[in-house]
Amino acid sequence: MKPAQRKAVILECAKRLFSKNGYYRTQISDIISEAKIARGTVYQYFKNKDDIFITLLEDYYKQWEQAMGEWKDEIDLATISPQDYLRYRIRKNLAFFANDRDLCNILLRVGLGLPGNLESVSRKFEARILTVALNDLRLGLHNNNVRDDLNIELTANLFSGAVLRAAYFYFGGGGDTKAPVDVDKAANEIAEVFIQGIFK
Amino acid sequence: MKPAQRKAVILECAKRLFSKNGYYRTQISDIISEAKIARGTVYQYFKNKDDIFITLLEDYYKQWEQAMGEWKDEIDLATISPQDYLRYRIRKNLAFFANDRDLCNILLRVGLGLPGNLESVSRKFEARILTVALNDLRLGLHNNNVRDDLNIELTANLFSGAVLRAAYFYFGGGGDTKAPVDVDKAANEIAEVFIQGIFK
Amino acid sequence: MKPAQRKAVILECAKRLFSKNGYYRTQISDIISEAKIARGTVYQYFKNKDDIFITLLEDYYKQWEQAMGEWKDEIDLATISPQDYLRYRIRKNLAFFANDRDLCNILLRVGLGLPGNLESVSRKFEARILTVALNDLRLGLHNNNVRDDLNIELTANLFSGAVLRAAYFYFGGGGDTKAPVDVDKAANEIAEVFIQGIFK
Amino acid sequence: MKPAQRKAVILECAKRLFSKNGYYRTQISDIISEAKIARGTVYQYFKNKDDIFITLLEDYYKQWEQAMGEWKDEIDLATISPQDYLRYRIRKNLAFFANDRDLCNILLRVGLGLPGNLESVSRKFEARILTVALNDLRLGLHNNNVRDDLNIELTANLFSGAVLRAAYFYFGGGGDTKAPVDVDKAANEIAEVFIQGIFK
DNA sequence: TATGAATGAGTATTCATTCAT
DNA sequence: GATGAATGAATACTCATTCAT
Repeated sequence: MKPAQRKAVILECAKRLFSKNGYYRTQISDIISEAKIARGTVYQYFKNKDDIFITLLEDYYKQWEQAMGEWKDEIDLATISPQDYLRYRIRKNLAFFANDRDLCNILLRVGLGLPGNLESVSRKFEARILTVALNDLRLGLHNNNVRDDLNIELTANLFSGAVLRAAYFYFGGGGDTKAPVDVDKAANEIAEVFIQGIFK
Repeated sequence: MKPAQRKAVILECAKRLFSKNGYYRTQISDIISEAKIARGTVYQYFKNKDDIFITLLEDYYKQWEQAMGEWKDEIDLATISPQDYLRYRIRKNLAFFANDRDLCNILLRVGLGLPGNLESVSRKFEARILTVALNDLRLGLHNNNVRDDLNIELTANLFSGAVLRAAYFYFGGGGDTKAPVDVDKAANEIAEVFIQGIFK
Repeated sequence: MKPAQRKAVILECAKRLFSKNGYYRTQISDIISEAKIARGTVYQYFKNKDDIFITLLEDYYKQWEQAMGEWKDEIDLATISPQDYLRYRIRKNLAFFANDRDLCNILLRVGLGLPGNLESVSRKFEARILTVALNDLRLGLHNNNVRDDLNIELTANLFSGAVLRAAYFYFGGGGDTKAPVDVDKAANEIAEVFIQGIFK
Repeated sequence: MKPAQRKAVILECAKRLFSKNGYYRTQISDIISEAKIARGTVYQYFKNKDDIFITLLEDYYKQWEQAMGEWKDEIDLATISPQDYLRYRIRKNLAFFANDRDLCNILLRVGLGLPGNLESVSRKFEARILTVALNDLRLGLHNNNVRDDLNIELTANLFSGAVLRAAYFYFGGGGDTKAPVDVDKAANEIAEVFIQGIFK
C-alpha cells in the first residue's frame, strides 16, 4: 500500500471513530485495530492524536470553502433572484454535508470539551460558516432585497443554526442508515421558511 | 455548612467548570479546589463524576419543563393569535437560557464525546426541545394556522436549531460578559423571521 | 506511615537503584516495587522521574556544602599548617563520600547521557568541588605556602580528580561490600602524595 | 562509497553523537541523518546500537594499548630516570587523549547507566588504565625508586584519576573549541606534582 | 461527616529493529 | 547492498475512586 493511501486509511478510520465516539473516547488502539496497522505506524503519518483530528477538520474546512466558492460557475449573480440565491446557498450546504455523515457529526456535535488546542480549530470552522451567512445578508441589504429592519447578525445566527441543524437532522446522527434525502427538495423547503421572513 | 448547601456548592462549581472546559477537561481536582472541599467529600454527595454531570443536566431539564409548562397562567390559549403564541414560546425559551450561561453552554455545546451514559442524558434534553416544537407545529396545523405544505418535522428542526443558536449567540460562549440582552425584543425579532414562513 | 517518611523511602529506594543501574535503566516500576507502593504514589511526592533524581543530587549537594563549611569549628585557620589543612580537607571529603556509597556512585559515575536537564545539576556539583579546590590553592598561593610556579587550575583538576577517584575506589562500585576503610589513614596517605608537589 | 568507508562514516558520526549526548540520548535516527544513510543500512554494518558503541570503545582500547606499548622505541628503559619515565607516561597519555575529544568524552564521562553489556566494556578500559599505572608503580618499587611506605594501589587510583581528569580538563567537554594545549608542558606540570610525592 | 494519602487501571507516545522492494 | 515503511514491546504519567483516620 502506498504511503498516501495508508495515510488516507488512517484518516478514514479515525473519522469514523471520532464521529461515533468523539475525541476522548476514540483511542489510538481503536484506530489501529480499525485500520489494521501497527501502533507505531500512526506516528509515521501524524505527530500525535491531535494532529489526526486537526488534519480531519482542516481538510473538511478547505473542502467546504471550495464548495462554497464554486458558485461563480453555477449561477449568474447578475440575473439570479435573491430567493433563488438563498435556495442555492442552502442546497449547496446541504449537498456538502450530505457527502460525509461522519464529518458532519464531528463538526456539528464535537465542540466544547476538546483539548484546548483543538477547540480553536473547531470554532474557526463554525465562525466561518456564520460569517458567510452574514456577508450574504449584508449583500442583500446593500442590494435592497432584505427587510430594512432585519437584525442581520441575529438572523445569520438563526439561519446557520437552522441549516446546520437540518443537516444534522438529515445526515448526521447514529448508526442506522437514514433514508436517502432529496437535497434539492429539502433545500427548497428550508428556503420557503426563511424567504418570507428575510426578504422584502 | 449544611449538607444541602454543600451539595449545591459542588454543583455550582462543577457547572462553571463543565461550562468552561467541558466534561473531560474538568477534573475532580478542579472541582474540589474551586469548592474548597476535600477530595473524598465529593463522593459523599455524588456517586461519581458522571453523577454530578447528570444531576446538573437533569435538574436543568426539569426546570426547563417547568418553565415551558407555565404558559397556562400567562397566556390564554383560546384567544391568543398563532403569531403571538410563537413570540411567546420564543421569548420563554430565550428567557430560560438567559438565566444561566453555564448551563446554556453545557447543553448547547457539550454533546458528542461524552462518556456513553452521559450522552443519552444530553440527547434526551435536546430531543425534548425538538418534540415541543414539533407538537406546537402540529397544533398549528390542526388549527389550520400553519401552511399546509410545510414539512413540519424539518421545520421543527430549523426552528429549534435557530432558537438554540440564538440563545448561544446571546448568552453562551466564553469569558467576557456580554452586554445585557433585551429578551423581549430579541424574541420578537426571531419571531418575525419565522412567522411569514410558517403561518398561512 | 507519615508523608515525610514515605517520601524518604521513595528517595532511598530510588537512590539505590540509580546507583546500581543509572538513570535510564531505573524505571518507575522498579522504584515502586522496591518501595512497595503504588504507581501513583510516586507522583504524589515527585513531579516526575527527573524530579526524584534532581532532589537526590540537590540534597547531596547541600549536605556536601554543609560538611565542607563546618571547618570553622574543627580547625584553627590561624595556626594550622598548610599540610595539615590539606590533610583535613581530604579527610573531610573522604568521610563525606564514605557515608553513602550510592550517592557516591551517582555523583562519580553518572554524568554524560543524562537527560539534558539533569546533566546540568550533575555538572553543578562537580564544578563546585573543583572550585573549592581552586580556592584553597589560591589561598595557599596568597599565603606564600604553595609553589610559585604551580599551575593551580591544572592542579585543582588533578587534585579533585584524584580525590574523587580515591573515594570511588574506596567507597563506590558494585555489589560486594568492601572492607571498612580507615578514613584518617587514607586521607593522610593521599595528602603525602600531594604535599611535596604542591607546597614550597 | 566502499563498504569500509561507509562503516567508518557511521562510526565517526556515532562517535560525535555519543560524545555529545551520551548513549541513550543518541538515537539511530540521529546517526542516520548525520551520516546521510538509510535506516536499514546501519544494520548492514552493525548488529545493533550496542554493537556500534562497543566497536567504538574496543577500537579506542586497542589504539590506547598500542600507543602505550610503543615506548620501547621511544625511550631507553635502561638509562631513563624514574622521573623522566613518569613524565613520559603522562605525556603519552595526554597526547593520546588529545587526539580525539569525542572518544575522550565517551570514555571519561559515560559510565554508569549504560545498558549492562556496555558497561563492562567501558569498565574494562578504565581498569586497564589503572592496571598500567599500578604496574609502573610496582616496577618503581622493585627498582627501589618509589617511596617504601607508598600505598601503591591507592596511588595508582590517585594518579589515573588525576591524569584522566586533566585530559578531560584540557581536551574534553562541550562545543566551544578550547585553546590548543602544549601537551609536553602540561605533562611536565602534572609530573612535577607527583614526582615529589611518589619517588624517594 | 470530612479528610487526603494511596491506589492502579488506563493511554499516548517512543524508538530499536525488521524485511519486502 | 541500500532503502525506509512498518512493527510492537516498552514506559512514563494521569486521574477517578477508595478507605483508614
